[in-house]
Amino acid sequence: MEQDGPLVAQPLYRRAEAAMVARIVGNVWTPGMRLPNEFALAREFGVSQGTIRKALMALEERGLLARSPGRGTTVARTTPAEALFAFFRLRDGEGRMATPEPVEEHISRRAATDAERAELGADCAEVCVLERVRGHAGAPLALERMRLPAHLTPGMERETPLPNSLYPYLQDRFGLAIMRATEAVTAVLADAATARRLGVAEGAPLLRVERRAFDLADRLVELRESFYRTDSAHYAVDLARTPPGAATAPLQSR
Amino acid sequence: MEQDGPLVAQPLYRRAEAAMVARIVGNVWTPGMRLPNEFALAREFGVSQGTIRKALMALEERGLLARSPGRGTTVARTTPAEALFAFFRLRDGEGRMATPEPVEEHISRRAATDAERAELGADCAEVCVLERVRGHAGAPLALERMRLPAHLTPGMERETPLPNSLYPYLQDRFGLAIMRATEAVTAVLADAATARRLGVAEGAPLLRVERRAFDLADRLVELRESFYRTDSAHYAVDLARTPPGAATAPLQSR
DNA sequence: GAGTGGTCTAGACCACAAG
DNA sequence: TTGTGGTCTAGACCACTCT
Repeated sequence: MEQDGPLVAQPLYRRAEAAMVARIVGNVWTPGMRLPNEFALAREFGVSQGTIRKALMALEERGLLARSPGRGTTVARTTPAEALFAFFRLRDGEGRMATPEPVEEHISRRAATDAERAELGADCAEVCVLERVRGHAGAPLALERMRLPAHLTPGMERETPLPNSLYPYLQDRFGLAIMRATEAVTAVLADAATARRLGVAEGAPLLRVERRAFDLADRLVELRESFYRTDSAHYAVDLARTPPGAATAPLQSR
Repeated sequence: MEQDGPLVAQPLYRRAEAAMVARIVGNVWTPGMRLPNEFALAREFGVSQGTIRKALMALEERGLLARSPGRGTTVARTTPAEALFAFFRLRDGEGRMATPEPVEEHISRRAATDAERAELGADCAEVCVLERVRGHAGAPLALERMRLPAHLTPGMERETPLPNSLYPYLQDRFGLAIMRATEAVTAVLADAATARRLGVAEGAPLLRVERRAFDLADRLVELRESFYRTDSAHYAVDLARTPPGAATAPLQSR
C-alpha cells in the first residue's frame, strides 16, 4: 500500500532513465560531460538502442541532458542566462526581462528555527541567510531574503559578494542543481523598512513572492521571500491547458 | 528569409501533426470523437504506423488528443474542472484551489476601440464585455473584466447568467477552445469603486492581473483585467528549469 | 572520413477495454 | 474474442559536427 516504490514493474526506458538520473545526482556523470553513444549505453544497460533513445529524449525534455546531432549527448550545464530566464519572472512593458543588478548584499549564518527545520529537514541545524537588494535601470526593483540549509552550502557565508545569478553558483560550487520552484504571490503594502530600501513611499503597493525551490532529487533546498516593485515591471506568467494525465509533479511531492 | 512558412521540409511526423491539428481546428474532428486507429491513419497519410504514433503522442502531450489502451484515440474534451484548474491560479493557505462562486455579473456589447482592434484583429468591429465579481467562503475575492471579439461569440450578451467556468462554455457554445494564456501580475492600491465591490478599504493592496488568452490556432481571443484580494488566498505559480531548445511558444506568436 | 543523433520503417509481444 | 495503444527490438538512411 505504499506509494513510494513502484510496485508494478516500470518500463525498461523508465528504469534506464532513473538509472541515468542517479548517475547525474551522484556526480558520476558531471555537468558538461559527454556520454557514451546510444549503442554503448544500450549494451551497458542491456536494452536496445531504441529504448535507450527514449530514455535519453525524456531526460533531454526534463533539461538534464543536451543532445545534438554530430556532437553527441552531454550532461546539461546551466548557464547564468538560462537560469535567470527560468525562474526570474519580472518583465518590462515590452515583455523583455528586467535584468536585475545587485545593489547591496548581506549574508550570515545562524541556527535554524523549528519552522525552518520542519521545512528543510530535521538534519538542517543551521541556515545560511542571504539578503539582497537588486535594481534595474537605476532604480531599486526587488528585495530578496533567501534561506538555505547551511550543511549543503558550507563556507558560502564567507563568499560575498556572490554572483548575480545564484543558482548556477549553487550548482558549480556545491553541486546543488535547482530544477523547479513554487511561488506564492500576494499584494502587500510596503512597511517603513522595506519602503526605504526599495525607494518607495511607506504604504506603496508591492508584490510579495514566497518561493520554495527544489533540487534534482526534489529536496526543498531554498526558502525565499521577495518584495517586488511593479511600477515599471510586471510578474509574467505563461499558462497552458494541461493535458489531464500529463506529468504534473516531477517526482514525489515529499 | 521569412520566418512564417518553414522553408526546409518538415519531418513527416510534424506534417502529420499539423494536418491533424487542422482537422481539429476545422471541426472535421470534433471533441470527444474517436479517431481511426494508428494503422488506418498511417495508410491515410501515407506514412508508417510508427510515424503516425509519434505525431499522435505529440498531440496527446499538447492536450489535443486523449489516448488510452483498449479504448483508442479521441479528440480531447475540456471538462469544467480541468479548465478551471488550468488557468485559475488562486490557492488557499493549504494549496487548495480557492474555488470562486459568481456573485454578480454584467454583460454588454459595444464598438471596439482602436486599441482593442489592434490586439484582437482588424475584423473585430464590436466586443463583448463581461464584468464579474466572484467570491469564496462568503467574501468577495475577485473582480474580473473580460473583452471578447463579438463576431466570435454571437448572442453571448443575451445569455446571462453565464456558467461559472467560462472557457468550457466558449468551447461548447462557440467552438472557441482556449489553449494558452499569458498573465502580467502587478500590485496596486484599490480605488474607491473597486474597493466597494470587493469589500475592502480604499487603498488596500490588490493583485492586478492582465490576461491575454489564445485559442487552438493561437489567435488572441480574450483580453481580461482582474483584481484579486490576496488576504486569504495567493496566486500560485510553478516554475521549472526550461530546457534551452524546448518548445517555448506553442505555435507562432502572431 | 568517421561518428553522432534525427528520422523512418517494420514487426513482435503484452495488458487492457469493449463487445 | 477482438482490437487498441504501450512497449521493445532491429535496421536503414540522412544531415550534421568534428578532426
